[in-house]
Amino acid sequence: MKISHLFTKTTKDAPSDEVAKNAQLLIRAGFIYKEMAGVYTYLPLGKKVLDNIVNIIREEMNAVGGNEISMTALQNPEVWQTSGRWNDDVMDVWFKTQLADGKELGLAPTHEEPLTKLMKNFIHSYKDLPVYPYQFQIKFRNELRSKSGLMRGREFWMKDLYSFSRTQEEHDAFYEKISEAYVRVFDRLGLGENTYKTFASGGSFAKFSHEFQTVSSVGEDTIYIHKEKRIAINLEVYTDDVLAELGISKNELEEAKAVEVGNIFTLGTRFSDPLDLNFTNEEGATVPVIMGSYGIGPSRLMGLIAEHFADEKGLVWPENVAPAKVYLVRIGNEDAIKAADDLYEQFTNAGIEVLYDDREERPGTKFADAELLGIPYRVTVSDRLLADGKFELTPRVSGETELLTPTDLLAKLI
RNA sequence: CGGGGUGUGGCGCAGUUGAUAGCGCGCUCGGUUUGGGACCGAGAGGUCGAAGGUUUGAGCCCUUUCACCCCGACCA
Repeated sequence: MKISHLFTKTTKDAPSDEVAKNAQLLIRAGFIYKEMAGVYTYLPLGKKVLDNIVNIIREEMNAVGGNEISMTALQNPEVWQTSGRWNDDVMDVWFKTQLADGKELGLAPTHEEPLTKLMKNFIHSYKDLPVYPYQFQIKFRNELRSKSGLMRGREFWMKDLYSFSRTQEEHDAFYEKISEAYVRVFDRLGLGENTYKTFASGGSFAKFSHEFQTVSSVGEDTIYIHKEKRIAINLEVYTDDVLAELGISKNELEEAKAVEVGNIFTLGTRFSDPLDLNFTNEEGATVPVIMGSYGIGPSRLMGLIAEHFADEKGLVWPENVAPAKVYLVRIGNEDAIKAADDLYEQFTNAGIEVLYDDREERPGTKFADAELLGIPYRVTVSDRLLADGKFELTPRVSGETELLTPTDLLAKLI
């Protein structure tokens, strides 16, 4: 994309109504726009980052047999009343609204109920199982207090996958499989090092659920990390009994603040029982489907990545999620314009995403924007360099500039 | 929802004992610049969050209200 086609602009000043670093940087760099507290619009570059995160998750979900769908945000209360979760005392984050005739509707905070009901149309026999529908959806949660920019919004993107299995054994095997998929997701997002599979409270059908917690100073959760085993224990289940059960002693653990970036949860028959999602097994008996739910928050991840990978100059996107791989800075007139245009075309033809700064701005402005936007590689084309037949390559992470011939440059980036 | 704080051009801010608003960034025009957010000159842009009140007079005082931020409680 050419910067001249990009309608967003960068600013030097951070908005005064944001304190969270992720929100300040993302707004300054023009990735997001704040509509109201906890509600953000994704602008072109932000949309690109979000899509990149979503695509990584999508690939990994498909790899474990996921079927992508897209459910409705508007919810009929009936199915929620059946499960008991329409009641505000049970689920206190509902946004409720109504039809013109006064009938109540809800905006989905999660999708267990409607999906369970939907699956009744397709699950009848053991031959129909197991299945793993999932979606990327905006969830609505009426949080008492939204905070920390994209980290806790009232409207946020979520990947929610649900497993429908025949037996507990089948469920457990998938639970393990998707747990491994989550590890791959966080690795690919650049968060693997700092992300721990964490024991958390499990509800009525399992002793534990598991959260994926990324260590961060802005975290809201407290976890106890076992570095060698690459696991952690959430404060909420940090008891002597649990430690004994896991065979871990307190002195092996380190306390840390962390952000919950994903969770996996055994639901058992919590929803299949009340909603009558049953199937006929090989013996001809009617039995309830065993379910699980598996969430990842792409928008929260975007906020966390922005927060985590940043320096005094701005954002520093990992290559896999960056809105472009290369920020092409053009300095100079005819020769530079021609050379930069050519380079832009070569990158584009090779499938490399480039933000081409074709504006009539001074070099300092372009460099500052390249850094604020956090594009992994800056390539500079200038009259001065062209005289020597060289281009300049500056990785965002190191900031160290290297002079390369066109051939070497392309070989390095393509 | 409890506590604290903040609302003034698009953004960041100043505004004294009450006298009808100013600075920086950005924007427009002209000129000079051109490898680290340039400089000079000339401009445009504000019913001071909203409503009510006190006063000869309110950005400033009082009341109500809305929004936003932070801490806490609660939560992907």
